Amino acid sequence: MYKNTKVTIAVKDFNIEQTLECGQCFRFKKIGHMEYLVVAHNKLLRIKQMENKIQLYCELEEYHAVWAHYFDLLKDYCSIKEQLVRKDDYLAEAIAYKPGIRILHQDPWETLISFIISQNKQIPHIKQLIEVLSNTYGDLIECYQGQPYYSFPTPTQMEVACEEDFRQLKLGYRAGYICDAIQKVGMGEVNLELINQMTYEEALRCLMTIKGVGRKVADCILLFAYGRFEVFPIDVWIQRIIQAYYFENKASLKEIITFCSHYFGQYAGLAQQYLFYYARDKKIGKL
DNA sequence: GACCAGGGTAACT
DNA sequence: AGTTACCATGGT
Repeated sequence: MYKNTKVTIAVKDFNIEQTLECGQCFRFKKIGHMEYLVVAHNKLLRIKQMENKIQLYCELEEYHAVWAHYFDLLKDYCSIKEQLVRKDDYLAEAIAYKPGIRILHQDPWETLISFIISQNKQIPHIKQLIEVLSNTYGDLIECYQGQPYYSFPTPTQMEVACEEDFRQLKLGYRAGYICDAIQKVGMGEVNLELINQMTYEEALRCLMTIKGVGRKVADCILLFAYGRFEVFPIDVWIQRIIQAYYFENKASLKEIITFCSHYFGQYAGLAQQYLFYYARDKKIGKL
């Protein structure tokens, strides 16, 4: 029996569909028009949006303790967007296309494993693999309409598994990477609590000691879990759109990194999400 | 069947 | 220091 308590919150510059479907998170399920189930921070949330208000099926206390921060609803995105729109017409168009994106505050450990899994995979498949991983090693949170939902497993919960176990879940060569992450985080060799106090370069160096974590995955963790808005993850889509828009299709990855870190400024990460969503939907640069 | 997917690593020039 | 094959797996 799912809880009946409902909380209604007024929102602006927020769209639940755009925020969940823009590629930053994987544990959500569409159950209706502008209505979703979300699993995060060991909780299952049913959320529905009607224009400028959202309904959350939880206690008000839980909204303030978990979801307001998770959806980044305490921040003023209006003024941030105004600054970004002024950069150039491309960015302005991307923002106008999906103006309701917000950068989530996801759990660092879950984000680390999720983006290790994400490499060379499409989003539906990433979602499926994370689902199986959670169903196998996580805790049962609750059932919704007969369907069980599981929390994302902790390092301790995943420690019982060996590389072969992960391979059997179809994680392929990522199995070894996940084992290394469990080892390093479990042993405290990489302390995810301390990342917040580090400079960007320090955090990058620390995260990249884990096998299977390169620049792009580390950047995603810093942006999607730690809210580092200045970080600009560069994947194949962003690379294509930056090449097409700002370099006439001729620039090396290094040139692009240098350009982005200077050009987009303190809200680069949010700009990246607008551009990513736009490029992916419009298939910019795709053959 | 070839080719690609929100990449990273190791082994090459 | 900058490129390139290879990595498991599923989808088109």
